[in-house]
Amino acid sequence: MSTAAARHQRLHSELRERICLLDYPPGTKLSEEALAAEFGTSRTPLRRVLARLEDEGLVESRHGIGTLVTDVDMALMAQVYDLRLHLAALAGQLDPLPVTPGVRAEIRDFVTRGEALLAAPDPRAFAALNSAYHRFGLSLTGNAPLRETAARLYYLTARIWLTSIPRMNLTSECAIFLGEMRETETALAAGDTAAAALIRRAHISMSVHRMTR
Amino acid sequence: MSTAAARHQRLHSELRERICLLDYPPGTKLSEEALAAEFGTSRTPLRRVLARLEDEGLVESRHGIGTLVTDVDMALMAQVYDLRLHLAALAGQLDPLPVTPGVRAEIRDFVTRGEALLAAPDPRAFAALNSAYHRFGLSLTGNAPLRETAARLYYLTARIWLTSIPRMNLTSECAIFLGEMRETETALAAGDTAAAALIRRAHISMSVHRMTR
DNA sequence: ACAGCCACAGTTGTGCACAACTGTCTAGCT
DNA sequence: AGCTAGACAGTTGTGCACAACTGTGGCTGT
Repeated sequence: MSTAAARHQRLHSELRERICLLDYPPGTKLSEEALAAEFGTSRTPLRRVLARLEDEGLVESRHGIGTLVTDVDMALMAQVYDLRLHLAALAGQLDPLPVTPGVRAEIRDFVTRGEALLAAPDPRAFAALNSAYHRFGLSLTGNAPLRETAARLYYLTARIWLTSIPRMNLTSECAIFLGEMRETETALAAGDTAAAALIRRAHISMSVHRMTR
Repeated sequence: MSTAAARHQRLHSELRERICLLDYPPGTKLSEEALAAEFGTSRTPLRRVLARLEDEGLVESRHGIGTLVTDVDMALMAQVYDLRLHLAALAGQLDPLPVTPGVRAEIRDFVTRGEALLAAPDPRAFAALNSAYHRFGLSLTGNAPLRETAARLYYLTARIWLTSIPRMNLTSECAIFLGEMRETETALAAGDTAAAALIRRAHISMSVHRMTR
């Protein structure tokens, strides 16, 4: 049963990932016709996906020109980061979910994947793991609007890291990331989701500090 | 010069207002064809507006059924209010804008309109003034993502007050509202936007408390 | 040589016809 | 009478053709 809504979600996630992983760098012209052909539909359903991406600030459609991937406005992104910091901390205060054995298994798995990443550093793999880890952090709160809002803002800033990493030390970043996950594992082992959220907030803050230096 | 984007904004605002003022109560079936005829377009541009409203959680389109105004889920709304409380306080911390003479004139005007409302209490006029006052409160921060996020969440909960007012004391609510605006005027006269934001947060909290009693 | 204009290719936006889907009502059978 | 199947009206979803718009490149007149 492949409903229209399901396909919409699929295409939206796919295009969003391509944009955030810089498969479509800022300024790329997305052809409605080409994408429609690739996904085996007509322009109509695809246009709805692009409209949503435009509402989310990831693309911009101009009549007669094309649909362009937005460029990363650092002044705006600084504001988004400011907001994300507070939302990250809120994830531990608003409706914190109990730490189940399943959650503990998840964070253990993340630590394992982080160790693998540190053994073989790779920007794209880092970005992918970071994205998954972000979703995991959000899963610790039962507040649905907070989850959606934080996710929306995350995808706005997701591209910055990949553009900054050439000027940074990749191995060092992987080690720091692994350290954050280990700290979080400790916090969650004690059932302290609020502490886990504060760890996340601290690391987002420090990450911004390293990127903008 | 009436571009497509401008019309999209116009129709979006118009329909959102009709939903939030309960001109379209929850469960109302919005006919794409009828609305398209009313606004003098075809279904195509109108469908994009409805799609955006659906992404914002105000309507829900079902194939073969219709596009229905969502009902107000109190469990979800409680979560939205939790989040809104913190965002209201953040408006005074993140990029607080200087209190210009223009701002002082605005809040003075709001107090005047509040006095007029108290003299002739009316639910719809209250809701309209509250909406305008909410936008004013957001204008005190320079953080654009915070403004957009708070606005989005506001419109999600805007309908609750109108549905609760029959069980409340309208005149009392008007008096409390006027009191909040006067307090805010004092805070802004002192140039203290952070205090203004905290006043707003406190009143949102107390308002929720009165509604859910 | 240069400036201005026009035709054109390429893109998004719009309108319309039809497909897909859902709930209801009715006719017919048991 | 009750039940089932099928036609039907009404709605959203899709595909396609065309309108509207933009930038470019060449052509022409001076």
